[in-house]
Amino acid sequence: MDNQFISLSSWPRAILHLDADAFFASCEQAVHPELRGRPVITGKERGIVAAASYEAKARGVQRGVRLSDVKKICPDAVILPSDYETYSLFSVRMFEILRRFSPDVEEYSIDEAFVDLTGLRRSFHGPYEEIAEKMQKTIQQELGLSVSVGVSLSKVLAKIGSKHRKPHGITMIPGREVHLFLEKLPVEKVWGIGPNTAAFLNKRGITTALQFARKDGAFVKKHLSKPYQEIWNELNGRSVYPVTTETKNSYQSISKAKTFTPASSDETFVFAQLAKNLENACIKARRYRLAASRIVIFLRKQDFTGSGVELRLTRPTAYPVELFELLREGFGHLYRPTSLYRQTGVVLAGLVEEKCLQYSLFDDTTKIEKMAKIYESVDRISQKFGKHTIQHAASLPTKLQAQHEGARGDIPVRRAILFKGENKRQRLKLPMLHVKV
DNA sequence: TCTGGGGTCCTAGGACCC
DNA sequence: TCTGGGGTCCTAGGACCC
Repeated sequence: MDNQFISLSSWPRAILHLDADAFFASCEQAVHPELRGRPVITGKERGIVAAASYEAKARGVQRGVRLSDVKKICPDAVILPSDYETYSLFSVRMFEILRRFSPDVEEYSIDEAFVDLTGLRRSFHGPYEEIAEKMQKTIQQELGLSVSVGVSLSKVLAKIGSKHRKPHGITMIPGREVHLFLEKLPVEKVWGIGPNTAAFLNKRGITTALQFARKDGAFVKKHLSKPYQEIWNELNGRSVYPVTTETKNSYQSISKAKTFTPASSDETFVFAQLAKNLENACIKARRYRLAASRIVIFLRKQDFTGSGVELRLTRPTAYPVELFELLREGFGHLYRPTSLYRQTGVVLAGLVEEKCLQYSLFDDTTKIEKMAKIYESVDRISQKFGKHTIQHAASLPTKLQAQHEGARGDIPVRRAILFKGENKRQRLKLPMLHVKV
Protein backbone atom coordinates (compact mmCIF):
# COMPACT_ATOMS: atom_id res chain seq x y z
CA MET A 1 0.00 0.00 0.00
CA ASP A 2 0.94 3.58 -0.41
CA ASN A 3 1.37 4.46 3.19
CA GLN A 4 5.10 4.98 3.13
CA PHE A 5 4.53 8.70 3.60
CA ILE A 6 3.37 8.34 7.13
CA SER A 7 6.17 9.71 9.21
CA LEU A 8 8.15 7.08 11.01
CA SER A 9 10.97 9.08 12.48
CA SER A 10 8.99 11.08 15.01
CA TRP A 11 5.49 11.93 16.01
CA PRO A 12 3.82 13.22 12.85
CA ARG A 13 3.51 16.96 12.77
CA ALA A 14 0.63 19.01 11.50
CA ILE A 15 2.02 22.01 9.70
CA LEU A 16 -0.26 24.63 8.20
CA HIS A 17 0.76 27.01 5.44
CA LEU A 18 -1.35 30.05 4.79
CA ASP A 19 -1.05 32.22 1.72
CA ALA A 20 -3.12 35.35 1.17
CA ASP A 21 -4.86 35.56 -2.20
CA ALA A 22 -3.78 38.47 -4.43
CA PHE A 23 -2.62 40.12 -1.23
CA PHE A 24 -1.81 43.69 -2.32
CA ALA A 25 -4.89 44.01 -4.47
CA SER A 26 -7.07 42.47 -1.74
CA CYS A 27 -5.78 44.97 0.83
CA GLU A 28 -6.78 47.77 -1.51
CA GLN A 29 -10.23 46.28 -1.90
CA ALA A 30 -10.53 45.89 1.85
CA VAL A 31 -9.62 49.54 2.43
CA HIS A 32 -11.72 50.84 -0.47
CA PRO A 33 -14.99 48.88 -0.51
CA GLU A 34 -16.02 50.51 -3.77
CA LEU A 35 -13.26 48.53 -5.48
CA ARG A 36 -14.67 45.15 -4.49
CA GLY A 37 -15.72 43.14 -7.49
CA ARG A 38 -13.65 45.30 -9.80
CA PRO A 39 -10.34 44.46 -11.49
CA VAL A 40 -7.70 46.08 -9.29
CA ILE A 41 -4.00 46.24 -10.09
CA THR A 42 -1.11 47.56 -8.01
CA GLY A 43 2.33 48.56 -9.23
CA LYS A 44 1.58 51.87 -10.87
CA GLU A 45 4.85 53.40 -9.69
CA ARG A 46 6.85 50.75 -11.50
CA GLY A 47 4.86 50.52 -14.68
CA ILE A 48 4.29 46.79 -14.30
CA VAL A 49 1.71 44.64 -12.54
CA ALA A 50 2.86 43.90 -8.98
CA ALA A 51 -0.43 42.26 -7.95
CA ALA A 52 -3.74 41.71 -9.70
CA SER A 53 -7.10 41.01 -8.05
CA TYR A 54 -8.90 37.87 -9.14
CA GLU A 55 -11.28 39.98 -11.21
CA ALA A 56 -8.26 41.26 -13.13
CA LYS A 57 -6.72 37.80 -13.39
CA ALA A 58 -9.97 36.53 -14.86
CA ARG A 59 -9.50 39.07 -17.65
CA GLY A 60 -6.07 37.69 -18.37
CA VAL A 61 -3.92 40.15 -16.44
CA GLN A 62 -0.78 38.52 -15.07
CA ARG A 63 2.01 39.65 -12.79
CA GLY A 64 4.84 41.46 -14.50
CA VAL A 65 2.82 42.63 -17.47
CA ARG A 66 3.40 46.21 -18.57
CA LEU A 67 0.65 48.57 -17.54
CA SER A 68 0.39 49.90 -21.09
CA ASP A 69 -0.59 46.38 -22.16
CA VAL A 70 -3.00 46.01 -19.26
CA LYS A 71 -5.06 48.87 -20.60
CA LYS A 72 -5.57 46.95 -23.81
CA ILE A 73 -6.62 43.69 -22.16
CA CYS A 74 -8.62 45.23 -19.39
CA PRO A 75 -9.53 48.87 -20.04
CA ASP A 76 -11.63 49.23 -16.89
CA ALA A 77 -8.84 48.14 -14.55
CA VAL A 78 -8.21 50.31 -11.52
CA ILE A 79 -4.46 50.86 -11.37
CA LEU A 80 -2.96 51.91 -8.06
CA PRO A 81 0.53 52.54 -6.72
CA SER A 82 1.73 49.99 -4.16
CA ASP A 83 1.17 51.13 -0.60
CA TYR A 84 3.50 48.95 1.45
CA GLU A 85 2.71 50.61 4.74
CA THR A 86 -0.94 49.65 4.51
CA TYR A 87 -0.09 46.13 3.39
CA SER A 88 2.25 45.72 6.33
CA LEU A 89 -0.53 46.69 8.71
CA PHE A 90 -2.79 44.03 7.24
CA SER A 91 0.06 41.59 7.47
CA VAL A 92 0.65 42.28 11.16
CA ARG A 93 -3.01 41.85 11.95
CA MET A 94 -3.22 38.65 9.98
CA PHE A 95 -0.34 37.18 11.99
CA GLU A 96 -2.01 38.30 15.20
CA ILE A 97 -5.11 36.35 14.27
CA LEU A 98 -3.03 33.25 13.62
CA ARG A 99 -1.41 33.52 17.04
CA ARG A 100 -4.81 33.18 18.62
CA PHE A 101 -4.81 29.61 17.36
CA SER A 102 -1.22 28.62 18.02
CA PRO A 103 1.83 30.31 19.49
CA ASP A 104 3.98 28.67 16.84
CA VAL A 105 3.56 31.09 13.96
CA GLU A 106 6.34 31.79 11.49
CA GLU A 107 5.95 35.02 9.55
CA TYR A 108 7.45 33.78 6.34
CA SER A 109 6.78 36.80 4.14
CA ILE A 110 4.42 39.73 4.06
CA ASP A 111 1.54 37.51 2.96
CA GLU A 112 2.53 34.00 4.04
CA ALA A 113 2.82 32.14 7.31
CA PHE A 114 3.50 28.68 8.65
CA VAL A 115 1.70 27.51 11.78
CA ASP A 116 2.52 24.41 13.76
CA LEU A 117 -0.80 22.87 14.72
CA THR A 118 0.62 19.67 16.17
CA GLY A 119 -1.34 18.67 19.24
CA LEU A 120 -3.97 21.38 18.97
CA ARG A 121 -6.92 19.14 18.18
CA ARG A 122 -7.43 18.40 21.82
CA SER A 123 -7.69 21.98 22.99
CA PHE A 124 -9.67 22.91 19.92
CA HIS A 125 -12.05 19.96 20.24
CA GLY A 126 -12.03 19.24 16.56
CA PRO A 127 -9.98 18.11 13.58
CA TYR A 128 -7.21 20.18 12.00
CA GLU A 129 -9.42 21.00 9.08
CA GLU A 130 -11.82 22.81 11.34
CA ILE A 131 -9.00 24.88 12.78
CA ALA A 132 -8.01 25.86 9.25
CA GLU A 133 -11.60 26.79 8.40
CA LYS A 134 -11.93 28.89 11.50
CA MET A 135 -8.70 30.75 10.71
CA GLN A 136 -9.78 31.42 7.18
CA LYS A 137 -13.16 32.64 8.31
CA THR A 138 -11.76 34.90 11.02
CA ILE A 139 -9.35 36.55 8.61
CA GLN A 140 -12.15 37.06 6.13
CA GLN A 141 -14.47 38.58 8.71
CA GLU A 142 -12.01 40.79 10.53
CA LEU A 143 -9.76 41.90 7.69
CA GLY A 144 -11.81 41.26 4.58
CA LEU A 145 -9.00 39.18 3.12
CA SER A 146 -9.24 35.82 1.40
CA VAL A 147 -6.56 33.26 2.17
CA SER A 148 -5.69 29.77 0.97
CA VAL A 149 -4.49 27.10 3.35
CA GLY A 150 -2.68 23.79 3.19
CA VAL A 151 -2.16 21.35 6.05
CA SER A 152 0.19 18.40 5.99
CA LEU A 153 3.12 16.66 7.63
CA SER A 154 5.83 19.12 6.69
CA LYS A 155 6.35 22.65 5.44
CA VAL A 156 7.04 21.58 1.87
CA LEU A 157 3.87 19.47 1.77
CA ALA A 158 1.80 22.20 3.44
CA LYS A 159 2.97 24.61 0.75
CA ILE A 160 1.86 22.22 -1.94
CA GLY A 161 -1.51 22.13 -0.20
CA SER A 162 -2.01 25.88 -0.03
CA LYS A 163 -1.19 26.24 -3.71
CA HIS A 164 -3.45 23.39 -4.73
CA ARG A 165 -6.68 25.31 -4.65
CA LYS A 166 -6.75 29.08 -4.91
CA PRO A 167 -8.34 31.36 -4.09
CA HIS A 168 -9.97 30.62 -0.75
CA GLY A 169 -9.05 26.95 -0.68
CA ILE A 170 -8.35 24.58 2.16
CA THR A 171 -6.36 21.50 1.24
CA MET A 172 -5.58 18.75 3.69
CA ILE A 173 -2.86 16.34 2.67
CA PRO A 174 -2.82 13.44 5.12
CA GLY A 175 0.03 10.98 4.93
CA ARG A 176 -1.97 8.35 3.08
CA GLU A 177 -2.85 10.81 0.31
CA VAL A 178 0.51 12.47 -0.20
CA HIS A 179 1.28 10.38 -3.29
CA LEU A 180 -1.93 11.53 -4.99
CA PHE A 181 -0.73 15.13 -4.83
CA LEU A 182 2.87 14.44 -5.71
CA GLU A 183 2.21 12.32 -8.79
CA LYS A 184 0.52 15.19 -10.57
CA LEU A 185 3.06 17.79 -9.52
CA PRO A 186 5.98 18.64 -11.83
CA VAL A 187 9.17 18.49 -9.80
CA GLU A 188 10.06 22.11 -10.56
CA LYS A 189 6.93 23.24 -8.76
CA VAL A 190 8.25 21.97 -5.46
CA TRP A 191 9.33 24.74 -3.08
CA GLY A 192 13.11 24.99 -3.24
CA ILE A 193 13.58 23.21 -6.56
CA GLY A 194 14.46 25.71 -9.21
CA PRO A 195 15.01 25.45 -12.95
CA ASN A 196 18.56 24.24 -12.58
CA THR A 197 17.88 21.36 -10.26
CA ALA A 198 14.74 20.49 -12.19
CA ALA A 199 16.76 20.23 -15.40
CA PHE A 200 19.25 17.96 -13.65
CA LEU A 201 16.48 15.72 -12.31
CA ASN A 202 14.67 15.66 -15.65
CA LYS A 203 17.80 14.32 -17.31
CA ARG A 204 17.64 11.39 -14.94
CA GLY A 205 14.04 10.73 -15.79
CA ILE A 206 12.59 12.43 -12.74
CA THR A 207 9.81 14.74 -13.81
CA THR A 208 7.24 14.55 -11.01
CA ALA A 209 7.54 15.29 -7.33
CA LEU A 210 6.52 11.71 -6.62
CA GLN A 211 9.35 10.29 -8.70
CA PHE A 212 11.76 12.46 -6.77
CA ALA A 213 10.30 11.49 -3.40
CA ARG A 214 10.53 7.79 -4.30
CA LYS A 215 14.18 7.99 -5.33
CA ASP A 216 16.33 6.14 -2.82
CA GLY A 217 18.35 8.02 -0.25
CA ALA A 218 21.66 6.88 -1.69
CA PHE A 219 20.90 8.58 -4.99
CA VAL A 220 19.86 11.79 -3.30
CA LYS A 221 22.92 11.83 -1.10
CA LYS A 222 25.25 11.15 -3.96
CA HIS A 223 23.96 13.73 -6.43
CA LEU A 224 22.37 16.50 -4.47
CA SER A 225 23.45 18.98 -1.80
CA LYS A 226 21.98 19.43 1.64
CA PRO A 227 19.01 21.67 0.77
CA TYR A 228 17.71 19.09 -1.69
CA GLN A 229 18.20 16.22 0.71
CA GLU A 230 16.05 18.17 3.13
CA ILE A 231 13.35 18.76 0.53
CA TRP A 232 13.42 15.05 -0.26
CA ASN A 233 12.78 14.26 3.40
CA GLU A 234 9.99 16.79 3.64
CA LEU A 235 8.29 15.37 0.56
CA ASN A 236 8.38 11.99 2.26
CA GLY A 237 6.51 13.39 5.23
CA ARG A 238 9.54 13.70 7.48
CA SER A 239 9.50 17.21 8.82
CA VAL A 240 13.00 18.66 8.94
CA TYR A 241 12.25 22.37 8.61
CA PRO A 242 11.14 23.75 11.96
CA VAL A 243 8.47 26.42 12.27
CA THR A 244 10.50 29.33 13.62
CA THR A 245 8.72 31.89 15.69
CA GLU A 246 11.46 34.44 16.17
CA THR A 247 10.90 37.48 14.08
CA LYS A 248 13.76 38.65 12.01
CA ASN A 249 16.00 41.02 13.86
CA SER A 250 19.17 40.99 11.86
CA TYR A 251 20.43 40.93 8.29
CA GLN A 252 23.34 39.50 6.34
CA SER A 253 23.01 42.26 3.78
CA ILE A 254 20.82 45.26 3.09
CA SER A 255 20.21 46.54 -0.40
CA LYS A 256 18.39 49.43 -1.97
CA ALA A 257 17.87 49.94 -5.67
CA LYS A 258 15.62 52.25 -7.59
CA THR A 259 14.61 52.33 -11.20
CA PHE A 260 13.69 55.64 -12.77
CA THR A 261 11.93 56.63 -15.94
CA PRO A 262 12.92 58.11 -18.24
CA ALA A 263 16.50 56.89 -18.30
CA SER A 264 19.09 59.56 -17.67
CA SER A 265 22.69 60.25 -18.49
CA ASP A 266 22.85 63.32 -16.24
CA GLU A 267 25.77 62.66 -13.93
CA THR A 268 24.46 64.79 -11.12
CA PHE A 269 21.04 63.21 -11.24
CA VAL A 270 22.30 59.65 -11.43
CA PHE A 271 24.72 60.20 -8.58
CA ALA A 272 21.97 61.76 -6.49
CA GLN A 273 19.88 58.63 -7.04
CA LEU A 274 22.77 56.50 -5.90
CA ALA A 275 23.36 58.67 -2.85
CA LYS A 276 19.71 58.37 -1.95
CA ASN A 277 19.90 54.59 -2.10
CA LEU A 278 22.90 54.72 0.17
CA GLU A 279 21.05 56.90 2.65
CA ASN A 280 18.05 54.59 2.67
CA ALA A 281 20.18 51.52 3.12
CA CYS A 282 22.05 53.20 5.98
CA ILE A 283 18.79 54.21 7.66
CA LYS A 284 17.71 50.62 7.64
CA ALA A 285 21.09 49.45 8.89
CA ARG A 286 20.97 51.90 11.78
CA ARG A 287 17.47 50.83 12.66
CA TYR A 288 18.86 47.34 13.21
CA ARG A 289 22.02 48.70 14.84
CA LEU A 290 24.20 47.31 12.10
CA ALA A 291 27.23 48.70 10.33
CA ALA A 292 28.58 47.73 6.91
CA SER A 293 32.14 46.72 6.24
CA ARG A 294 31.67 46.33 2.49
CA ILE A 295 29.56 48.22 0.01
CA VAL A 296 28.60 47.26 -3.50
CA ILE A 297 27.31 49.95 -5.81
CA PHE A 298 25.94 49.40 -9.26
CA LEU A 299 24.45 51.21 -12.25
CA ARG A 300 22.21 49.70 -14.87
CA LYS A 301 21.47 50.89 -18.34
CA GLN A 302 18.23 50.72 -20.28
CA ASP A 303 18.69 47.12 -21.29
CA PHE A 304 19.45 46.29 -17.66
CA THR A 305 23.05 45.54 -18.34
CA GLY A 306 25.42 47.50 -16.21
CA SER A 307 28.35 47.25 -13.87
CA GLY A 308 29.23 47.38 -10.20
CA VAL A 309 32.12 47.96 -7.82
CA GLU A 310 32.77 46.64 -4.40
CA LEU A 311 34.19 49.03 -1.84
CA ARG A 312 35.82 47.81 1.33
CA LEU A 313 35.83 50.01 4.35
CA THR A 314 38.62 50.29 6.86
CA ARG A 315 36.00 50.43 9.59
CA PRO A 316 32.35 49.39 9.53
CA THR A 317 29.90 52.25 9.46
CA ALA A 318 26.28 53.12 8.74
CA TYR A 319 26.80 56.85 8.41
CA PRO A 320 26.48 58.24 4.88
CA VAL A 321 28.74 61.24 5.49
CA GLU A 322 31.60 58.86 6.00
CA LEU A 323 30.88 57.22 2.73
CA PHE A 324 30.07 59.89 0.20
CA GLU A 325 33.64 60.40 -0.83
CA LEU A 326 34.03 56.72 -1.49
CA LEU A 327 30.72 56.61 -3.22
CA ARG A 328 31.91 59.38 -5.47
CA GLU A 329 35.06 57.49 -6.24
CA GLY A 330 33.24 54.25 -6.99
CA PHE A 331 30.70 56.09 -9.09
CA GLY A 332 33.54 57.61 -11.07
CA HIS A 333 34.69 54.17 -12.08
CA LEU A 334 31.26 53.12 -13.27
CA TYR A 335 29.72 56.16 -14.83
CA ARG A 336 30.02 56.78 -18.57
CA PRO A 337 28.63 60.09 -19.79
CA THR A 338 27.45 58.52 -23.03
CA SER A 339 25.28 55.89 -21.34
CA LEU A 340 21.65 56.25 -20.41
CA TYR A 341 20.97 54.83 -16.95
CA ARG A 342 17.74 53.43 -15.60
CA GLN A 343 18.69 52.19 -12.18
CA THR A 344 21.20 52.63 -9.40
CA GLY A 345 21.68 50.42 -6.39
CA VAL A 346 23.62 49.92 -3.20
CA VAL A 347 24.27 46.78 -1.18
CA LEU A 348 25.56 46.99 2.36
CA ALA A 349 27.37 43.77 3.17
CA GLY A 350 29.63 42.34 5.83
CA LEU A 351 27.17 43.69 8.39
CA VAL A 352 28.31 43.67 11.99
CA GLU A 353 26.45 44.63 15.13
CA GLU A 354 27.08 48.14 16.27
CA LYS A 355 27.80 47.09 19.81
CA CYS A 356 30.55 44.79 18.62
CA LEU A 357 32.40 47.57 16.87
CA GLN A 358 35.95 48.03 17.98
CA TYR A 359 37.80 51.18 17.25
CA SER A 360 41.40 51.05 16.32
CA LEU A 361 44.03 53.41 17.62
CA PHE A 362 43.75 55.53 14.55
CA ASP A 363 40.06 56.20 14.74
CA ASP A 364 39.03 59.53 16.07
CA THR A 365 36.59 58.21 18.63
CA THR A 366 35.19 61.53 19.77
CA LYS A 367 34.37 62.40 16.21
CA ILE A 368 32.67 59.06 15.69
CA GLU A 369 30.65 59.48 18.83
CA LYS A 370 29.62 62.93 17.78
CA MET A 371 28.44 61.57 14.48
CA ALA A 372 26.51 58.83 16.21
CA LYS A 373 24.68 61.48 18.20
CA ILE A 374 23.87 63.51 15.13
CA TYR A 375 22.46 60.51 13.32
CA GLU A 376 20.44 59.49 16.34
CA SER A 377 18.70 62.84 16.14
CA VAL A 378 18.28 62.54 12.39
CA ASP A 379 16.65 59.14 12.78
CA ARG A 380 14.37 60.39 15.54
CA ILE A 381 13.21 63.35 13.53
CA SER A 382 12.66 61.22 10.45
CA GLN A 383 10.57 58.84 12.47
CA LYS A 384 8.44 61.64 13.75
CA PHE A 385 8.01 63.70 10.63
CA GLY A 386 8.59 61.22 7.85
CA LYS A 387 11.50 59.91 5.89
CA HIS A 388 13.86 62.43 4.35
CA THR A 389 12.74 65.35 6.39
CA ILE A 390 16.46 65.63 6.78
CA GLN A 391 18.53 64.68 3.83
CA HIS A 392 22.12 64.76 2.83
CA ALA A 393 22.84 67.48 0.40
CA ALA A 394 24.55 64.97 -1.86
CA SER A 395 21.22 63.41 -2.68
CA LEU A 396 19.83 66.77 -3.70
CA PRO A 397 21.14 67.14 -7.23
CA THR A 398 21.52 70.90 -7.28
CA LYS A 399 23.55 71.13 -4.13
CA LEU A 400 25.63 68.16 -4.95
CA GLN A 401 28.86 69.81 -5.91
CA ALA A 402 28.92 72.34 -3.10
CA GLN A 403 28.31 69.69 -0.49
CA HIS A 404 30.88 67.41 -1.90
CA GLU A 405 33.60 70.04 -1.85
CA GLY A 406 32.61 71.15 1.61
CA ALA A 407 32.68 67.68 3.01
CA ARG A 408 36.16 66.92 1.85
CA GLY A 409 38.86 66.75 4.41
CA ASP A 410 36.27 66.33 7.06
CA ILE A 411 35.53 62.72 6.47
CA PRO A 412 36.67 60.47 9.25
CA VAL A 413 36.59 57.08 7.52
CA ARG A 414 40.24 56.84 6.79
CA ARG A 415 40.37 55.68 3.28
CA ALA A 416 38.82 52.73 2.13
CA ILE A 417 38.18 51.89 -1.40
CA LEU A 418 39.58 48.63 -2.22
CA PHE A 419 37.97 47.14 -5.14
CA LYS A 420 36.97 44.51 -7.16
CA GLY A 421 35.50 41.25 -7.62
CA GLU A 422 33.73 39.08 -10.04
CA ASN A 423 31.53 38.51 -7.03
CA LYS A 424 27.89 39.48 -6.77
CA ARG A 425 27.96 39.33 -10.51
CA GLN A 426 25.65 36.37 -10.65
CA ARG A 427 23.20 37.68 -8.14
CA LEU A 428 23.08 41.14 -9.59
CA LYS A 429 23.62 39.85 -13.10
CA LEU A 430 26.34 42.40 -13.57
CA PRO A 431 29.97 42.33 -14.47
CA MET A 432 31.98 43.79 -11.60
CA LEU A 433 34.76 46.18 -12.31
CA HIS A 434 38.27 45.56 -11.15
CA VAL A 435 39.50 48.76 -9.67
CA LYS A 436 42.83 48.95 -7.99
CA VAL A 437 43.57 51.81 -5.70
C1' DT B 1 10.49 34.21 -19.45
C1' DC B 2 11.16 38.37 -17.25
C1' DT B 3 9.39 42.18 -14.87
C1' DG B 4 11.68 44.60 -9.81
C1' DG B 5 13.20 45.21 -5.19
C1' DG B 6 14.23 42.80 -1.75
C1' DG B 7 16.56 38.53 0.67
C1' DT B 8 18.77 33.50 2.16
C1' DC B 9 21.79 29.45 2.51
C1' DC B 10 25.36 26.14 0.85
C1' DT B 11 29.81 24.71 -1.14
C1' DA B 12 34.38 24.66 -2.99
C1' DG B 13 38.74 26.39 -2.82
C1' DG B 14 42.40 29.33 -1.25
C1' DA B 15 45.02 31.59 2.52
C1' DC B 16 47.05 31.05 6.63
C1' DC B 17 48.47 28.76 10.88
C1' DC B 18 50.39 24.94 13.70
C1' DT C 1 63.80 23.24 2.20
C1' DC C 2 60.32 19.99 1.51
C1' DT C 3 56.83 16.84 3.01
C1' DG C 4 52.63 15.99 5.26
C1' DG C 5 48.46 16.29 8.09
C1' DG C 6 45.20 19.01 10.24
C1' DG C 7 42.34 23.09 11.47
C1' DT C 8 40.01 27.68 10.68
C1' DC C 9 38.58 31.61 8.29
C1' DC C 10 37.24 34.05 4.25
C1' DT C 11 35.59 34.66 -0.36
C1' DA C 12 33.43 33.81 -4.76
C1' DG C 13 29.95 31.65 -6.92
C1' DG C 14 25.68 29.06 -7.37
C1' DA C 15 20.86 28.20 -6.59
C1' DC C 16 16.48 29.64 -4.71
C1' DC C 17 12.86 32.29 -2.39
C1' DC C 18 8.89 36.11 -2.07
